[in-house]
Amino acid sequence: MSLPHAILTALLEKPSSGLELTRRFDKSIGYFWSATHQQIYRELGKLETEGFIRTLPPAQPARGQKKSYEVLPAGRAELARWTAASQDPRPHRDTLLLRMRAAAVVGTEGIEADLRRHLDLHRRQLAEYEEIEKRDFPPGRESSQDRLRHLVLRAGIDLETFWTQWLTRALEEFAELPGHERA
Amino acid sequence: MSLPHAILTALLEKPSSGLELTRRFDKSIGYFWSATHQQIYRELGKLETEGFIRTLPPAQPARGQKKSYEVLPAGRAELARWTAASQDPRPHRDTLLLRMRAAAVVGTEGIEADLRRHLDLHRRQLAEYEEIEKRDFPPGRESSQDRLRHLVLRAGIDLETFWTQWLTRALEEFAELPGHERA
DNA sequence: GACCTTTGTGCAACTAGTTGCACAACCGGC
DNA sequence: GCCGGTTGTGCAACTAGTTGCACAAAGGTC
Repeated sequence: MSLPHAILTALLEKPSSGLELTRRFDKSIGYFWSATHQQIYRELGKLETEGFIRTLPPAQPARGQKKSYEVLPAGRAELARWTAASQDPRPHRDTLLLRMRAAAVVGTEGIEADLRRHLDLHRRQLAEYEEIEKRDFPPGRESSQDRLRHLVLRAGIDLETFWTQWLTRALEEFAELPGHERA
Repeated sequence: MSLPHAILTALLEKPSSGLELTRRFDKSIGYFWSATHQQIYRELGKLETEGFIRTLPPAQPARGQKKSYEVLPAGRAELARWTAASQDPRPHRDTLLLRMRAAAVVGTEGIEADLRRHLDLHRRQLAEYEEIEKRDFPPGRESSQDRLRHLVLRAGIDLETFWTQWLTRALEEFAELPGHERA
């Protein structure tokens, strides 16, 4: 139940059309809450009928025409309510850890290459985050908003750091496993 | 598409009934792939008709009667295939980070208490993992299976460590925010 | 032996997320 | 002046996961 709130947040940061939102979900917000454009359009429709957002230019043209949305007071109130409400952490699901556990039973044959690939992906993501940090959060004088957003980015950086370290360690362990042949 | 494989792994480690599986999912495997008993029963049914598992005692009694399953060769082969197959990391979704981002826009009112609660939950989980580590993986001579399983547990420990550190830091930042009143 | 709790299995309905596709408008080239 | 790519919106069908409930059997208890 978080996609509508992710959209409200994005729209409060800047009113946008469906496609612009999609692009922004591919970047910043999507780093911890991804969504496809189909999901976004569907949700925009719901949010509009619920009275949380409205189209920006009063004219509402036909299909294929750009349509920008802005958040209404009711939408902001709903987002504030949701943000403050207590929520239990949702269980994490991680396929790679599951495969690792399965590999302990059926053998590590073939998984190593994918571990390397993941390591590479996480390294890239980490580099991207660090680039954003350098660009958007230079040291010194940050506003309250910036501090909070920086905090969120730090979470991303630390998580990617964790994964690169863990994968590196896993590959080292593999090298020491009996029956290990490839370099 | 990972629940059936999680179940196959668990059954290979030890043949079990639906309820036993549910309990084990509340512990070890469920730490990175949770499932309710309803999901598990449904999936057991599918796995059986697909010929990947079978009931242990040839007698298959009625509803309310315990039914244990074991993995058939075809099931083991399927698990090995899945484990070795390359998979893209699925996008992570994290509500707390999303709320943090929303808080940057609509204000931090109310979120702090929940941050403390999450910190407490993650500390407990971390303690539990460390307990398991001490009990199940004493230093020195580990088999290949143990090494892999230990690696997975380490991931859990490191992730919980990350969260406790990040939440601690977040709460510190909150204390420095202008307009912050409560202790 | 009627009642209650625990253990165990399971269906049905719903919600969230994914995949595949369709289609309209605009913009450039040739 | 039509043809192909890009931008933009959207529906439909499917898959995965959650929630709520039902029901059978076994064991204790008074």
